[in-house]
Amino acid sequence: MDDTISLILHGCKLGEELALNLANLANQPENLSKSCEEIIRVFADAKERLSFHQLSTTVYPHPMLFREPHQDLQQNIDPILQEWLGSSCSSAMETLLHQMPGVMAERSALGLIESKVGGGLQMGSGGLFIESSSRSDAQAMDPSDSGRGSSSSSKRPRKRNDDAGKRTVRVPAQLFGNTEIPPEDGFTWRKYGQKEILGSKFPRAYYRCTHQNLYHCPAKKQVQRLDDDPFQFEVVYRGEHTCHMSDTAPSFPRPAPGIAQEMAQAMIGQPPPSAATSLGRWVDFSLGPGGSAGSSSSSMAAGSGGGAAGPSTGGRYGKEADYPIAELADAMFNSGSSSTNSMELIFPGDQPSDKNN
DNA sequence: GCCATTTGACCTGC
DNA sequence: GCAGGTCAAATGGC
Repeated sequence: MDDTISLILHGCKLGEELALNLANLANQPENLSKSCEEIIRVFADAKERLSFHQLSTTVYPHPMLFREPHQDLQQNIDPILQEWLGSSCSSAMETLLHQMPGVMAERSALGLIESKVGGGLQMGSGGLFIESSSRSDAQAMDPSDSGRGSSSSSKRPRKRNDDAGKRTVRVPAQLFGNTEIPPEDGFTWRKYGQKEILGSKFPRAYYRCTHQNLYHCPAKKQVQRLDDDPFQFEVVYRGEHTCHMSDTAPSFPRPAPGIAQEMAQAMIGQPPPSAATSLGRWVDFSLGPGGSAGSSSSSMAAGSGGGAAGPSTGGRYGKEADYPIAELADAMFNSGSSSTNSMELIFPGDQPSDKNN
């Protein structure tokens, strides 16, 4: 189901792009037609899928719509997300929300699951899975838990096998294009390690918040591709971001702690608000699995930290605008522009003020 | 020069 | 002793 939502989001975004470039395309009926066809195709596909799954018990709203299982669905949308949704594809999403009466029942059930498993939230057939510990992440992720670098202590106060403060999110690979990159989650991460895990086909990548040093932000995450489903990533978040709380920290309003992880799933094929930088990848989806641009090995090697651990933030964190957006723009709009500035043409108002977030 | 990634080594918990 | 998590030097891109 999440794939379907991604499809719809994709369609919304395409529509938005089209709207923004309507003026440019006005005298390019051919490209205009192509854009329309693409949008139609995406929504038709989504509609087809919806009719297949329609309101069945396995239908779930996109995970980004979840916040707390016991709250009203719409209230679950983080204000920041709402704002973003409002600016990008809110109407479609709202429509979607209101057209999914099965959601609330499911959410109740999920709530039961959550309480049963101690804070975990499982989401059904879409393969989405969130579990969080009952303990606060801040507790679990003491900044001093950074090993060698921690002051004068020669011992690394590490905790093994400590699920407290740990949230596991299964993130399906994108439906389109490069399926090897997990979605962004609105934060910037710096890879600090990669490890082959016994019994796992794919290595696990370790990330920490880019602002860890500056703001002592304890947030970390691990990204690992699932053995049994290479098209899904398991992302383990530890620690809450504190960098956005600092006055001197990057000013872009971040998602509320915890919501980012859900955004990670939500952003499948969908650029986060801060991510003009991610748009390139998002657009890359539309190139199809065989798309040459940024697909598989090249983009992975370029950015993501190695193999399976393709970080949601991709390559140089916050610098991934190098994805072939320009090529796509050329293809779609025949704009002739090959610079990454074409992003501004497509999303003139969406450029984040602070891409370091 | 700065910052991110890579990767081997190191450290610690089990 | 092993496996997982982290460090930090080397390297590369911008």
